[in-house]
Amino acid sequence: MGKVQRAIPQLVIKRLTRYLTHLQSGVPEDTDWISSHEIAKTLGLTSSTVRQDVSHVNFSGVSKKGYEVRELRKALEDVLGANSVWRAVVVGAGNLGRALVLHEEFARRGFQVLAIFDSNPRIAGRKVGHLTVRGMSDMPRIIREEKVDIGIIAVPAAAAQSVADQLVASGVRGLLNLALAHVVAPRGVAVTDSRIVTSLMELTHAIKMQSQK
Amino acid sequence: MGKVQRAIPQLVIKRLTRYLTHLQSGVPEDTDWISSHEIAKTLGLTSSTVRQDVSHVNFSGVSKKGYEVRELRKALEDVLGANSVWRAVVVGAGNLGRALVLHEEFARRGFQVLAIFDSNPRIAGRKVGHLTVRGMSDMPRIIREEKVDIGIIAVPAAAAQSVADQLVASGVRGLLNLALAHVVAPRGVAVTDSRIVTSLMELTHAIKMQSQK
DNA sequence: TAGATTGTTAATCGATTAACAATC
DNA sequence: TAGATTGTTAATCGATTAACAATC
Repeated sequence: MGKVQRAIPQLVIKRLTRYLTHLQSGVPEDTDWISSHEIAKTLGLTSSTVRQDVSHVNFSGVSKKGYEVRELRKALEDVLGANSVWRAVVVGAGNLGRALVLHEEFARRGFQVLAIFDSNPRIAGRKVGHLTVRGMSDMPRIIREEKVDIGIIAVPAAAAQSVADQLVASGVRGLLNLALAHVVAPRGVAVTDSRIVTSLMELTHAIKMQSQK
Repeated sequence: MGKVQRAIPQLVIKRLTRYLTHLQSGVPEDTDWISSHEIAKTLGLTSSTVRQDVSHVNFSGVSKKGYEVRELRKALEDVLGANSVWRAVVVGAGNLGRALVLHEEFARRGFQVLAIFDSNPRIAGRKVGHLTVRGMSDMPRIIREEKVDIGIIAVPAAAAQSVADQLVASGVRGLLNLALAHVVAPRGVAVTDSRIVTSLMELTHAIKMQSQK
């Protein structure tokens, strides 16, 4: 395991993920060096912001040359946990939940989906890819046995908190909440929200603004 | 259409969407009034922040009573465009794209998915719900004829910018980018990013932080 | 060496919080 | 009326940007 990290502001973390995906797939394979100015230009930031952000990472650039791409990528992967394999389960076998199980990008980025659960007994037993949908009562055992880190909540808003509580009680260390509801977890369990409908509402506001001009 | 809105900071917009979904499904049907303190408590904010945020909206509360739930909800729906119907298409008929077409939450929130496109000719022609996957060459005509507002990008990172360009050229007013790539659009076209893998990386960083203690 | 780029300090800008007068 | 809550101003806090010495 790497050295102890200081707390990094959430806004910086969000940008670091962008730097990482840019280095992973946005620059030519044979690019050895990249400057803060180049990163800033492509991502629409200032070079100052990029340098400040990178200073949070256990990594140093080189005067006159910039950052070594491979090294910066490794340092970012380390900070973000992108070089580890993470063990996840999905709760909710609706269209979204099933898509996540089948999503190739997850496996490619080190997120293994080990099980999918649904409270509806008529859905339990169905196949999703190579997984079989399990009932909720199997959750505590499977999470324990499979040493699951992350619970992904893909259920209707009304059920989200109850599912979160069950996941936490079963021992997950983090929750990804895709439901349109605020979810609370005890200290020690991280929660991140990710909701496509919310993003769409941000977008429609922006569209309304544009068309006023 | 409502009156002209001042620009509202992006962070405020994000919280306004949370207030709205809370009012829509997080409070009992028969709740008539709600205070800034109550909203703040459930969403983990300060009441000051809530009042500041609400002041951006064309709406006033009442001393001693708080905000009238129905009225505040209407005002928020107006600002966020959640009371209009938005016409969208999905590009990319992989697992994620197909799930979005089938996702009930979209229709319920006023987002109509009118078509789905894929560049792979072996996929074009397949059925996804009641839609048939179209080839990319049909896109300009369909977007024009169907008066599509929003293009949803659900393709691999390498194709994202090219898809964005085609959507913009066809006349959409906003892009929701689900691809792991930075996408640029001309002024006048709004872009919002929403990436589950990015959220997962934020989460894994948080988990790593927690376990250091 | 000269020029370019980092890392960091200080300045600016914006967002959040505290405080309180206005008000029903 | 008394008490509670808004709306708003001012203070604080944090994030971004500018500037520049250090450096290879």
